[in-house]
Parts: sequence; C-alpha cells; structure tokens
Amino acid sequence: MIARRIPDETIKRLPMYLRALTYLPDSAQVNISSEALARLMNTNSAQIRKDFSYSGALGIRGIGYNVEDLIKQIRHILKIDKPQKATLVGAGKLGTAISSFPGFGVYGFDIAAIFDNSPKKIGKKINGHSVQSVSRLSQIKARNIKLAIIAVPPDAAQEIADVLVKAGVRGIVNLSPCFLKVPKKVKVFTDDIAMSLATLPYYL
Amino acid sequence: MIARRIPDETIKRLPMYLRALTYLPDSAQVNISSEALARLMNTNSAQIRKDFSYSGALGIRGIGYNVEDLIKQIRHILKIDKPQKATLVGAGKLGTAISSFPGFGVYGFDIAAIFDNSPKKIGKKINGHSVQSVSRLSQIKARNIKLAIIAVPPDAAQEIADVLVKAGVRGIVNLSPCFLKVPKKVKVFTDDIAMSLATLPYYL
DNA sequence: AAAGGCTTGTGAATGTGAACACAAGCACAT
DNA sequence: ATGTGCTTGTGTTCACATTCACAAGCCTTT
Repeated sequence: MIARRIPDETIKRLPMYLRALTYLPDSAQVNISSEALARLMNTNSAQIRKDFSYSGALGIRGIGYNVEDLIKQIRHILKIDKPQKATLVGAGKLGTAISSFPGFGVYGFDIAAIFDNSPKKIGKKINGHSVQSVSRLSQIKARNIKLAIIAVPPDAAQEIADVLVKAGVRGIVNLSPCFLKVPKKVKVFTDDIAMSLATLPYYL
Repeated sequence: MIARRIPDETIKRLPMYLRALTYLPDSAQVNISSEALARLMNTNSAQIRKDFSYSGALGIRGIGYNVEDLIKQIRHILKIDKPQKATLVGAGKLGTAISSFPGFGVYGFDIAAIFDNSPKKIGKKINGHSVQSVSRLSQIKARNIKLAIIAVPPDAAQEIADVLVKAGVRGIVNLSPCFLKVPKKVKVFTDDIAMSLATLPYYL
C-alpha cells in the first residue's frame, strides 16, 4: 500500500489540498469526504481519491478522510513537515510583497534571510529581517539554507542564480521572466506572473 | 495545414516561446532553429517543432524559423495581437509590484484601471493610474475590459470575483491563495506564489 | 543541374494522466 | 448480528502529451 511512485501531477496538487484543508470553511470539521473537498476546490472526487491513495489508505469508507491526518501526511510527502528555511533575493516591490505573503506559513516555510544589491535597500528592515548585500550571500551555506526565491529584474537573475548555486542552494523559485541555466542537481520553478494572463484571451 | 486543434499544453507554452523570442540574446537574429531555441529554453527541439506545427508550417527546412513571423503568429493564436486591456484589483504591495511588472508589455497587455477598497489607497497614483474605489468597478463594463488580476487578501477575493463577473469580466488571474467560484463562462487561473515553493523540498 | 548539408514536419510508438464505475468495507441503527 | 447507506480504493478504459526517428524539402555550392 506504500511506496508506489507518486505522479508529478499529483505532487503539484498536494499543496492545493494542503491549503484547502488548512482553511476549511468549518474549522472544527474532523472528517471530510472526497466529494465535499472536490466541491470546495472545483475538482472531481475521483481525482482526489486517486491522489490520496498514493500516500496509503488514509480514508475510512462511509466516513471520509481525517483532516488532521491528511494534513500531516501531505506535509510528510512533500518533506515540509519540518520547517524549511528559504532565502529571498530582491527587496524591490515584488520581493517586499513576497516576504509578507500569507501562505508561506501554511507550507511550513520561513524566510530566513533577505538580500539585495542596491545600497538604498541594504540595511532596511523588511518583515523583521534587515536586507543584506548580495556580496554576503555565501553565508547561507553555513546556515544550511537550501531554498531560494529570486525576485530581481530579469537581467540580474542569472547572475544571482549562479551565486545561489555556489552557496549550496538546491531549489529555486524564479519570479523573473527569464530562463535560468543551472546544474542538473538544482531544481528551478519559473513563475512568470504575466504569463498566466497571456493564455486567457485564447479561452475567451 | 491549418486549424488542427491545439493542445492545451501547447497553449501554455506559447507565452514562453513568445518571451524567449522577444528577448533573444542576439537581437538582430533573423532566423532560429528549433534546436537553438530549445537550448535557450532548456527544452527539446522535437517539442518545439510539434508545438509550432499546430500553427501551420512556418519554418524553412535547412534554415529554421523566422523570428518575426513566429512572434506574430503566436500573438495571433493567443489572440493578443491587438493590445488587451486588463484591470488590477488590489493596490497593496503585491498589486503595486504587479502594476510595474515588466513583461505585461511583451504579451500585449495594458493595465487600464486599478481599484482598491482601502480609503488610504484610493486616489494614490500607481504607475500612471489613480487608484479608484471598488464601488466604482462596474465602469469597466462600458470600457470593455474583459480581463482582471486579483491581488487582494484571500478573504476578500471571492467578493471581488463576484463584482468582476457582474461587470462583464471573462478572464481572471487570481493571485490570492484561495479557490474562486465563478460561472462556467469565466476562466480563472489561480497563481499562488508560495505553492511552487512548496513542491521544491520533494525534489531535493 | 546535381549534390551535400541542415532542419523541418509528422506518422508511429511510447509514456503519462484522467475518468469511470463498482466491489469492498466501515459505522451506525435496529 | 444483520442490514443499510455512504464513501473509499482501484482495475480498467480512455484521452492526451511527449518523444523518436526519418522522409521530405529548402538553400547553397560547385
């Protein structure tokens, strides 16, 4: 019942389940059926059951799934059951917005350091962290920070990525609209905010 | 050669091609081969050729694709060959960051109005637009704005979505970490910035 | 005009994921 | 204990997407 390979598409959806379960309309709810969850998330229940089945039999027939167990299990699979430290590079408008984003908490993330290369921003306090010079980025190696968010202008992104990789970062969320070259061992997700907008007119 | 149905996955990738082609390292480049483009984008050339083939035979064997034609054709397919007006709701940190985001231009978008419900923000100038009260949102109907970006706190997002739908909006990019209920005719893309971070630890 | 070198366009094969539909199974009521 | 009602878990089917691999075709050179 354990250790089947979990499809990538399922992995992508797990954070959504996590979010939905964390912010359930009835916060006192103990169990939830795949059908009820599907309605909340605008999906179908078969998909949900399949997705959950990869993590072992968690549900009780006739009853549904225990919300708390489900949350624990999803966190475990995603390896975010222990708090994860991440660093943010770029203290401009987007970076500042990100740093105060609600939801990092849900996923167990902790923005542990913020960097920027503009003298204007260095020293500024953002969400409890004082912005440091990019030249001091290598310190994150000692602090065992393996995740990073890049929120700098596109022309600076590759350079920052290189520094991050050198400092031992293994996963990067790139909010800059550009492609990054990194070693195979490093995983990059590029999330271009304007891009989702670009596909909308096609579907109108 | 024309009018085959274009797969959704291809549609998703078209904006990426558009971006890559627009910001080619050598801006004077006239033609590009699928292989060269693949290297730039960290994909494989077969995928690119397949994707482009849905829009008709654009390439020249032995030479490659004409960059300018390609850009035109992608814009045409995505229906962004004419500038698209969009409205932004939420003038907080994220909304402000969005409004000055480079890249909307690449995709032919024009943020034509900004709304917020905080009296503090109403009247403020952001990127050339003065922020208006959400209560005046219905005006966008007359201005024929069909696209919207929601950048408000999660607990306000559904309410805003309802107002937008009533004002004739047909496509929404939701940057708030929550699910929105909208009529079937309205297309929503939810883009939770924290979520991409959440899948990274799994892949480390 | 023919040959050579590249690169496209695309059938066919493979891989991956979604949806269906129902037997299995649990809890509760009687 | 037995029956009833609900909901899970999953084998199977179907649909979609990726990759392969090569014939077709264009340009340039000789």
